[in-house]
Amino acid sequence: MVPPVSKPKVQAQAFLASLPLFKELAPSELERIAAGTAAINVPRGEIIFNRGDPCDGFHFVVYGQVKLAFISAEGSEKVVEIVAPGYSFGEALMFMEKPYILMAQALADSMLLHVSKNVVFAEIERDPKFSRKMLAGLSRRLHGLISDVEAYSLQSGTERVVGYLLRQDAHESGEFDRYVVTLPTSKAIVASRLNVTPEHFSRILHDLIQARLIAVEGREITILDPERLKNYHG
Amino acid sequence: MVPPVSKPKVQAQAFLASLPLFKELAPSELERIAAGTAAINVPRGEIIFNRGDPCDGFHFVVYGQVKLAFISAEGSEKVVEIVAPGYSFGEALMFMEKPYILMAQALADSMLLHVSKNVVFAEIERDPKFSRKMLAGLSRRLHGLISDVEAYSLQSGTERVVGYLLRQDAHESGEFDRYVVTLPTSKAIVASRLNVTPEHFSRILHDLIQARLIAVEGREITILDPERLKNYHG
DNA sequence: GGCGCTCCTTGATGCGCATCAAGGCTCGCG
DNA sequence: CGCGAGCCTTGATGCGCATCAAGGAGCGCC
Repeated sequence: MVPPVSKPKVQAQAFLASLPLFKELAPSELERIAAGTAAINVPRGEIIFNRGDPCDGFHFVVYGQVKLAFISAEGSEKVVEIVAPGYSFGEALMFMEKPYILMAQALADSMLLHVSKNVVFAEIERDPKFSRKMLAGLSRRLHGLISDVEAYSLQSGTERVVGYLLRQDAHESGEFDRYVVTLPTSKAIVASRLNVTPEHFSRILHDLIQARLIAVEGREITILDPERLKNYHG
Repeated sequence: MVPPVSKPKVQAQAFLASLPLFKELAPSELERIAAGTAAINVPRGEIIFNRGDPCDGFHFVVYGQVKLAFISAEGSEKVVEIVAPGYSFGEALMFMEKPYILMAQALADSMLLHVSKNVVFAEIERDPKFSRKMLAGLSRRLHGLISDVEAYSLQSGTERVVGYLLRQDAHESGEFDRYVVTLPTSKAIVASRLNVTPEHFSRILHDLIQARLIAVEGREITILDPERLKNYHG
């Protein structure tokens, strides 16, 4: 749970400087931030924190991949988010006096930066622009979560899968006419993220293939007919 | 959508001063905030904003009650939150350049305060403590939403209802031994908030009554056996 | 008082999706 | 090459919950 190692300070600082959140900071401030951050190397499968662990900062993914999930009383697990390089997680809890309610686990060998609470709070004290960015970040997160709630409560499994595919498609290439989506991780985990069982996910893809809307090859999904796909409802 | 009237400025300012968010502000600052806020009177049933409307501030409920919901393509509706007096809504969107994704509707004749974006941003510029409170507020919201996602994805309808009843119970009286919960609004709306149909909600309550765990009389629900209720799983 | 309104309940039916249980497929490793 | 471990698919079955369709039950209003 606590950083095992922290190697090249300089590299970390360079990475921080490249993040939208820390852009435009004076070198001296950046240095203070860097002083409060630690690089953490996490092997695939390792738990970064568990529900109930205390929180004293937030994490950035430099490379690798992290999943956020909660685990039910009966042991089943629900993936809330799959965090890609360049993204952060765990900010929200920093501002509350509460322990984590989710667990975070590395899906691949990863390098994270852990920025401690203190330096964040200090920076808020000092720079309103930084506050604005923090607020914008949390807002974005909130927005995404509301969309998830919407998707869970009034879309079918198929609609969620379709929505996900189209979203990924749009992100990957600024344009809408690149038709290959690569799943970020195993189908089972993507399925959980979309709140369906692996079995059901498999069947949904099967149906989409039958309908000649997509083609699947491993984690590569080719979208054959985006227009019809958008209007497909099962 | 835009405030019809704004009457007693003084009263509004007094109310603002009583809110955690604005507590500890200097009178001069409070005045600036007050200058950017408008009182809005909304009759029961009126829509405060719709999905797609632009957002230029956030709202406080002085008295009355507001529901936040989204509406599916087919017209069905899902209640995300029931906002009680003293609480606010719509902050998150202020910090993003996006229109509302939810609609807000008054469930009772209500009085709201609308605090405009500008004064909030100005205050962030000026007072880091204010930023901290804003951040804490958003974090709390985020936390709640994650709990909702958890409840939707790995609890049954019955478990959600039970959880809701126990939560209300705890809130209403600082202690755990006051056993009457009053639903804040109609059963149908509470049901939607809990992501079940009114019919299903009714049946769940019926079962809980059968099991001698609760008694229901209109919107008054008496919890007969909190301990057993907590461990009831359908 | 009776009429219509809103809100809630109850019953019958069926769909969406989970669950359980076997297989395939692929890839690494002895 | 063969064997096992992950990962994914496919099939059979059934449960949770929505949906559709009628009633009550309280309540204001003519």
